[in-house]
Amino acid sequence: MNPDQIPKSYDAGAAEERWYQFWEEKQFFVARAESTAPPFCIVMPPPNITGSLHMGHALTNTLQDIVVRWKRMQGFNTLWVPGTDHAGIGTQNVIEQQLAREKIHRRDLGREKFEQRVWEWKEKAEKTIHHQLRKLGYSCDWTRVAFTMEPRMSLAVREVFVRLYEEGLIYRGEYMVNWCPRCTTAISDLEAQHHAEQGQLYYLRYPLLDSDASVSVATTRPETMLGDTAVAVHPDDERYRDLIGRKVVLPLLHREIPIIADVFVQKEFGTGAVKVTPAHDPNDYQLGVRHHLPQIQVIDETGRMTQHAGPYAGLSREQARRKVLEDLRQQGLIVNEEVHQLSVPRCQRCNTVVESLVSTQWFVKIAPLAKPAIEAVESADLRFIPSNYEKVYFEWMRNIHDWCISRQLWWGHRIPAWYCDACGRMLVLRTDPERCPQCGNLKLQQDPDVLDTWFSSGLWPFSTLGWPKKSRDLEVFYPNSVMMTGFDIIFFWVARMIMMGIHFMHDVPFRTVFLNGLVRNQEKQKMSKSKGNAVDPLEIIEQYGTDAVRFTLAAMTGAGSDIVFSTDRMIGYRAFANKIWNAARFLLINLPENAAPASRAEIQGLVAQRSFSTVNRWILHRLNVIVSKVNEDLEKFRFDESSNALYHFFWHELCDWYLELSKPVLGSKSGEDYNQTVKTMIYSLDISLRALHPFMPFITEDLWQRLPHQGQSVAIAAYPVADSNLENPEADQEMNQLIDFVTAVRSVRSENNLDPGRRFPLEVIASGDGLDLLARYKPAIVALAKLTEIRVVDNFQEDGGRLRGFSSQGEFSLILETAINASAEMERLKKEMAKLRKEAERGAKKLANHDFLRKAPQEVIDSAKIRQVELAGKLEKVSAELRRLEGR
RNA sequence: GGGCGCUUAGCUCAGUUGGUCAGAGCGCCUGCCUUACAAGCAGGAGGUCCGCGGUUCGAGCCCGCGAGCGCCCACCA
Repeated sequence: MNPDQIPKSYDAGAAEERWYQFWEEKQFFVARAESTAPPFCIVMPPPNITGSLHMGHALTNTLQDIVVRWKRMQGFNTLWVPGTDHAGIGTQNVIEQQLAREKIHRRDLGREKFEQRVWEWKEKAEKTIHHQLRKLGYSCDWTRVAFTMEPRMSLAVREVFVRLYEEGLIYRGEYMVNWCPRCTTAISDLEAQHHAEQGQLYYLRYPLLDSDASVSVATTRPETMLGDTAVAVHPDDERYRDLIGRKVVLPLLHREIPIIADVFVQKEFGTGAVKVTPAHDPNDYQLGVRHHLPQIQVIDETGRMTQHAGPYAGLSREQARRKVLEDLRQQGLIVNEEVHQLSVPRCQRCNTVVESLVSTQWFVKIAPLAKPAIEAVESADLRFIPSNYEKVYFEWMRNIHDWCISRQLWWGHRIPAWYCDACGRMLVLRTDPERCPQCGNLKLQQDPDVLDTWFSSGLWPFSTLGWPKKSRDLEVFYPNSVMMTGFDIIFFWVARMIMMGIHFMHDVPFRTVFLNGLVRNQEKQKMSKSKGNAVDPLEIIEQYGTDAVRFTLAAMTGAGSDIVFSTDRMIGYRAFANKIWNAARFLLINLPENAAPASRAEIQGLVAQRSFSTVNRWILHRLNVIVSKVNEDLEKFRFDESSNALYHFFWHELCDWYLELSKPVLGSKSGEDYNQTVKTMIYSLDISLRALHPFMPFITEDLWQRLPHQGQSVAIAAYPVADSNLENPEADQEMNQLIDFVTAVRSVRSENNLDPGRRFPLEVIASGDGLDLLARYKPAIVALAKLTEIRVVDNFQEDGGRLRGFSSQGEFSLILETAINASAEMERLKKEMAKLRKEAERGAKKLANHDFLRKAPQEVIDSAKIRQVELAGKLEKVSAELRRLEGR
């Protein structure tokens, strides 16, 4: 091929464009439930409704795509379940988040405008996401599934809700819940995020009834005192023993409240007496229930003070706090204030301080669901990778609280419960009822609440496959093979999928959970939009190309560690893409007209021929070692190991040595070795590209299509399997000796700053293996070490223009025309000697140790001895050369 | 308050069962535009493996203590 026909450097954008076109034409990634191939199914967390794709998504999605492509190439029947549950996987949260950001409330919009708004976001988001995923090199058609998901999901949600209700695992009741006054909805424990904040601890004085004495209580939330219905002390507390059963007068409101005793109170904290606000504190709520205290709600669902707050009614929580403090201070009822570190719960969506309120909500009794989910992980039915997340999982699951699933929001799956206006009966049903079965009343009101966004998400692994119907998909693809996601949603989503999956499908939802780390920026901070330090993956892709970005993400995904986003790495792997491009270019340029593809059978045939060169045998050997390593590593989700192995092989073995060694052969243009080498080279590149394909889909597909390849395949063909017939340790050893020798000569040249382009003659003293090596690879060594000729001699002539060097294969002497810089060379040799001596001393000490000789395994001792002999030989040669230089 | 994790070259990190494991990439230094590639080629310098003890013939690796950093969970005013 004419070199001008293929560009000199890799243009990522152009290759991507070619690929998109190709991809549009052939819809080749379609799962087939009917297939008899082994199934491989992966559930995918879809990007959210705002359509923003952050680096974390890019990471998870890239790793998923790598695994899916790899499995697909291996012949698995891959189903990649993508798409969106319009109410699930955080969608609800994102809507409220967005509204909070714009500082509007859904009530301001009204139902109609609100829904319109959401659909607008959704539509826009879907387009954006589609575009983004294509850019990322996604091999699944996201949109096709997205639009078919919703009805299935609703059906599944109802079925699950009704069944859990009938089993007594869902109940409705009045309890204290976390409440967000901005979103005006109940939220689950998980959604209330605790932050350490600096606050004040106020000591308030409550006067005793009919006495001049008083009791001091400590609080961080003075405004809640308006709702106090008791003061509690520890029953064993000497200080307060006499006061139990007496009453205090609540300041400001002048309400008489009792002093009660409860072991919950800690004698050591504050004053040892605590104010009790059953309507606004979870602990006080429990206390109130135990002691039958009245609940007085002084804060309403929007965070304002109720009429029970008397003169403070109508104020916001914050205003009320200031006013209460002011009034108390005026009346001399604040005894003390101190700075206090406290943990403040805030709403995950809008960061508003969460209020504790008593209200009627729906709950899932979670412990019975958690038990088998714990057992599944204990028995390794389901594994976490990295496994230390199992501890985190256990910790949470064993201390799990009932899950509040109702939300007073407008977006989500409606709770399938109806209330009869006439008789008050509650119905929980799969289908909308027409009349009350008890009294026949036609007026039934559906519960206005919707379900927690994670409720429907928890059904993902089976609802997407057609459940509750008995679908073929379900049969084939459940349990899914693997769940890949960031660890931040392990409780929100993963744990719930496991519980729901086991409960309804009687089997785990997936066998493996792979959790990737967080993406951090160069300052090691968590990348987040709110911090403004997020990097847009699309911009990065624009800059470096998808292949480089994907490869970087894979290469940096170690076992369970976070990723520090690094532009340097990106640049490095962009260079790698260019290297791949140019290696292929080299082959294409040197290929004879009408070169045929190299089949596996043909290669097997070549290997059987005696004339087949060791160099060719070697690269086939290495290729197979690498392929099996990559396969093993990907099986263990070691993306870093597999990508690095490929990188090193392609660049430093295939390009640096194989292609270089083959250049002289290609130059000959004909003959047996030529034909064999061309075949081997096509084959090596073919296999390398396939092995790289999951990581770098665009460039590999593009180049593979240009190379002679088998059949009319629509896409890069099957993933290579390791072929043990092609492995050849002898060839490997021989090549290592060659590489050793050439490197030794180059090292001497370079150390003495010889022009890399200049050629010099070389004399060598060698015997045995070394002699054999020289005989076989003379032309290769001459080419690679830039020599004019190699002469085998018995001893070297002594003159000023010689540089001596050593390799395991023999001693050599480079003949220069001019005198060498003897002092510099001596310096180098001295350094070398010091290093060798140090190692030899260490070894000698080891071998002199009787305990070592007695207790260490024989092979360890043997290798230490062999090493010692090698060192002695080397030392001898270096010191001889040093003496020679000194002697002149 | 509990739990988990991290500390290895200037930077970012590998190092799987304790014995050629002191490594990679980037950066740096030296010499080169050698006809696939300067997004390149060849060579090189760099480390008390956080500190202190212990186990062991032998310790980045196992154990204990300490220092620094990070994360998650938690209804104690």
